[in-house]
Amino acid sequence: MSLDRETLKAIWKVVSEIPPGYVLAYGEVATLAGYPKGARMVSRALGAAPKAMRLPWHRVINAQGKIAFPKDSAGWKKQRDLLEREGIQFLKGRVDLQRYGWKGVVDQLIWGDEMPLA
DNA sequence: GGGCTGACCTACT
DNA sequence: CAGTAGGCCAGCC
Repeated sequence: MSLDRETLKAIWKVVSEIPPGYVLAYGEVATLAGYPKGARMVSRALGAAPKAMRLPWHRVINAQGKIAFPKDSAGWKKQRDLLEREGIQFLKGRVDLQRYGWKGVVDQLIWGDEMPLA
């Protein structure tokens, strides 16, 4: 499989569907786009996204709830700023996926558990 | 083709 | 919770 136009489109679509204030892990984006093992392709797809489409790339983080960039890089600070601007709080340098994870929210809605978010 | 790299992930120590 | 190891897959020598 390669990053052809269709693949990129599928990944970009998933990312663009993430509502403000929520995040999704690379692996989950890959799965929803139809590539369960394609987590690494997602990172490439994000980097290949045209700046003009204003893709919410900052809502994509790794499965550990952490930003994928080195914490001392410019990209790291920028992503964190964008996320906090949407109301996402960082605890110990990490995002609480149970609370801000988009898929997690869907699951909670389905299973109807006690969910902390409004 | 062969080998290395990476905005990754899971499992184990 | 931090580090390590193995697995994955596409891109670039």
